[in-house]
Amino acid sequence: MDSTLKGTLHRRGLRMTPQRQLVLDAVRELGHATPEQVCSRVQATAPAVNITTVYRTLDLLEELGVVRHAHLGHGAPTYSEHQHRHVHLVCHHCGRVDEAPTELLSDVASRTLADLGFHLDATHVALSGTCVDCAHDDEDSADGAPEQDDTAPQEGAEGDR
Amino acid sequence: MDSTLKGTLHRRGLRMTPQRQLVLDAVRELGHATPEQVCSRVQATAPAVNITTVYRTLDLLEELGVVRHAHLGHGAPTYSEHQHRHVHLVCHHCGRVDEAPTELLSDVASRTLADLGFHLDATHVALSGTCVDCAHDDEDSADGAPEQDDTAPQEGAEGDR
DNA sequence: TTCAGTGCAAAGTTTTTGCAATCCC
DNA sequence: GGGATTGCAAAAACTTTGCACTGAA
Repeated sequence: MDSTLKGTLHRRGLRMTPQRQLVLDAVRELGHATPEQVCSRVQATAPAVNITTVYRTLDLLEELGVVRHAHLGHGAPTYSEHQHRHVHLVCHHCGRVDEAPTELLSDVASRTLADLGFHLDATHVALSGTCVDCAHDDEDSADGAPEQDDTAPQEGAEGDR
Repeated sequence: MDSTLKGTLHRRGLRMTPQRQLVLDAVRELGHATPEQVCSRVQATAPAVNITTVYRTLDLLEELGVVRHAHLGHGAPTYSEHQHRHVHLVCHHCGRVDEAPTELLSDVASRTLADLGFHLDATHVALSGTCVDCAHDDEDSADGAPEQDDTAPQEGAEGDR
């Protein structure tokens, strides 16, 4: 069957527009991006496109199953192609997003299912932590942020908000 | 050393106030709650407390290492006691939050560290999926494809957005 | 031609900031 | 008493909604 965006839209009685194609292209190119990032990308080509349209189009594309969103680090959701399935690893120091195959969580998925009956969707939410570079920075230079006092030098701390 | 809130504050030259105690109590009682939920809980006892104060106090408590926040499902962060470490399993149908021991992810943590140098913080972000009850509901109401068909019909209730 | 789709402006939400009054130490 | 804290109001950031115009089919 027709798997183009146009085809998918027509099957539902919806219409193809340049804006929709641009939004989808932007999502594909960016990998995983917030609505605002998508908007910027789109506006690089078509400055007139409104952010409202981007929001509406992302919602629509998600409803169509063409894209999906995941909640990385802070509040802003990020959109990516639906087929582009992988586990997100977000560094909450620098915000960088690594990717890992979904198989990474298959054992965990089995366990949550067996133990709690919980069907894990590995791609929807990101795992959080510290990336290679930031871990190194911590070791090397004890630069400007010794903030973590005596309390409990746990991993998670700032990097957010 | 003094591990009371008052002690922790004084060690940093900060002051103890009833509001701060109330916010901390609320976080403890609620387990994991959004700033707004914390505020409601606090206002049940002290109606005059402003939400602004709740936000500021949560930030402060986090900086002190007393509480931490995690990003469950949608945008709103939820706060919990720092010691209260576990993996969150959020159902994106009903919004329910299950908990699992952090050991659940220890193998995964080893692998991300070995493969990518990524230090996983298991407690910061929730895993997303479908809880037992919602999975059952799906079966009952039939209509096939309980697993792979996360294509279009998801995000039912208040789980998202 | 028709009505889905868009842009613009205004309204919501949620969180942050400025400041004078308050109250902890 | 002095300065950290608070409450209130306004601002900022992020999304959604209403509506008249535009354009895809």
